[in-house]
Amino acid sequence: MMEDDLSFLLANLCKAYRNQLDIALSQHGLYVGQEMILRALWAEDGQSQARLAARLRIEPPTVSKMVRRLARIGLVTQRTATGDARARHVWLTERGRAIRPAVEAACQAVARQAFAGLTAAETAALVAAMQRVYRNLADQA
Amino acid sequence: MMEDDLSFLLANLCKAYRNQLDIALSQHGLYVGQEMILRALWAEDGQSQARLAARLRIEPPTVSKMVRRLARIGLVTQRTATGDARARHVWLTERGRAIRPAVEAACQAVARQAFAGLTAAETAALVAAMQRVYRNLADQA
DNA sequence: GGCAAATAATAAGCTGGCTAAGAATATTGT
DNA sequence: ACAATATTCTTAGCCAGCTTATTATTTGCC
Repeated sequence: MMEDDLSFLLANLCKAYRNQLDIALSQHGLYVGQEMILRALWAEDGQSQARLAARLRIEPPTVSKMVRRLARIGLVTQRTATGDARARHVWLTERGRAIRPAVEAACQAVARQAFAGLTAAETAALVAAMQRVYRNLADQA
Repeated sequence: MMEDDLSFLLANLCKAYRNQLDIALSQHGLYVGQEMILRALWAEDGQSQARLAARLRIEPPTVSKMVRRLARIGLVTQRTATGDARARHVWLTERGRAIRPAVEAACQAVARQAFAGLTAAETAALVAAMQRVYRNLADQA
């Protein structure tokens, strides 16, 4: 039951975080989750979808859908790159690059709001504990 | 960027937790999330959907869908209760009650796995930090 | 060379979650 | 008593995310 409290807390915390991020991103026409694709491309433009999926730890079909939507709103384009005719690499458009500062600011604002008031020691302990819990779960799978 | 690491960690941790829970629950024919409805009903059978939504902190249309699916697989039934003809209260079926020990065991197994190896002090600190972060986000909204 | 096996992306269809809009019913105010 | 408002639920349609199955292409092996 102690652990159940933690589970409930984790779920609610995650949802609250997503909600706040969703609100912040919606002002730039994005849904929560899409910023991850953009951030990956800002770090390295022209990645294949398989590479994006691996980086973001989501499945290829999910990337496929998200990229299509980002392409529809004009933030990325898909081009089949040199060499492999199967792979459709994803490239930022001018607008996709231009939106970067606003989106990064929005993400940072939510992060700052979330972790406000924690001391350096508390933050370090939180990171350590979360990494431990993550490994407990991920190592199994 | 320190905060961004935390954000990424939080998202991945939450996803890992959901995945493990999903695997555990699928062996009983459930999807992750549905166990929350059942647990609420095990604690208090016959709640209205509005009440369930408030308790679980999800929106009424989400409850509506989930209850319909749980009804389809024969774990709950809906009846319009006394007094208010709008409200359709949700009741566990015999099977909905019978599945309880197995589902609770599955939830606890994931929780134990997740939080294994944390000392009491670490767990307490984790709870405190997560509650703080949750309030930082929820108070805003 | 040619054929089988691996890989890249997509399609179909499911879930939880959301918002907006609608249909019933209750409640409240006058 | 009746009109206006509020509440409860459902429907429609969107998103992220998933699995399974297809289609193209590439690679690897004989």
